[in-house]
Amino acid sequence: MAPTSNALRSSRSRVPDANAMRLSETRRDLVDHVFDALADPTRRRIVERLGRGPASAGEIADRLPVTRQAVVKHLALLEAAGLVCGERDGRRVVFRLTPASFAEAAAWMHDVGGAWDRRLDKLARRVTKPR
Amino acid sequence: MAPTSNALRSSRSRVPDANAMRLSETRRDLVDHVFDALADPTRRRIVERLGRGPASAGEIADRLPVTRQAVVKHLALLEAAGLVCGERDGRRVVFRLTPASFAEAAAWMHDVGGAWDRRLDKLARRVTKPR
DNA sequence: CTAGGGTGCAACCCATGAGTTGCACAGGAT
DNA sequence: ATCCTGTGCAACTCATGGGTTGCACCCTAG
Repeated sequence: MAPTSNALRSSRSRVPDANAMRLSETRRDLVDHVFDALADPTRRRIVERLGRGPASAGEIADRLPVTRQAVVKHLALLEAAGLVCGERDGRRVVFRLTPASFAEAAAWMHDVGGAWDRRLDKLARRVTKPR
Repeated sequence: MAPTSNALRSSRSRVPDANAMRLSETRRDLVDHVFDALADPTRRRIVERLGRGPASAGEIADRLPVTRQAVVKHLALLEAAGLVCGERDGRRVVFRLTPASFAEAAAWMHDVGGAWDRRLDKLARRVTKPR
């Protein structure tokens, strides 16, 4: 992952836009985890599969062009991101979605899009006036 | 990739859950592009920055721990994904957000989460009332 | 005109992580 | 007891892409 230095916070005072973006550091980290988890196409396939109901790693792998081991690793990553959770049932481990983290990521996109929306008219004015 | 059983597609049999997920292939591709674009932390920082107002690649790079070239490449990718668009203004190129694609990605998450939500209902019922 | 900030392009480096194979272990079926 | 299915762990390969440097090209300012 990227350390992604948070030096941009140091850009001083009175940025009124900062209020529009209520992205705390912890929340950014959370969202980062979710997007890292959702970055991989295979993981999104897995999430879609789990969206249709719980399943084991083996079952998921059967419908995907990857081995079970790959699915296991993906599931571990998704679980670490809080997107899924696994539960042991006899000799099987059944995974299901945990949509709380989805909400966070969706909120992030909503925030960004929302900020864009609100500022659009103001910006249009400011852009046409070259400082 | 692995040759691991693409063949079980042929053993298809009325998966009723498929109706619950109305993800067309084209839409999946669109969402894939968006998530690929949003997968990188630096690109998310860029998007956040652009959410606070238009900026050039150089301006963005000034606030980020990467070179302008890196930002340029990220912007090209973001533009290809339909998340931002650049407009030439004299010798500058100003980029701004294009939140339409955000909506698609947000909808994807909502769908997955929603499907989970609906399924939970049925499952709870099914579990408590075993036929 | 020249000077210089801003941008575009190309080649290159390298760390990350997706995927694999192989084997060992657990636990239900017979 | 034995089998066999499903799972867990480890070492390994390899392509992708994030980031860099260097230089050429605009376009505005002076």
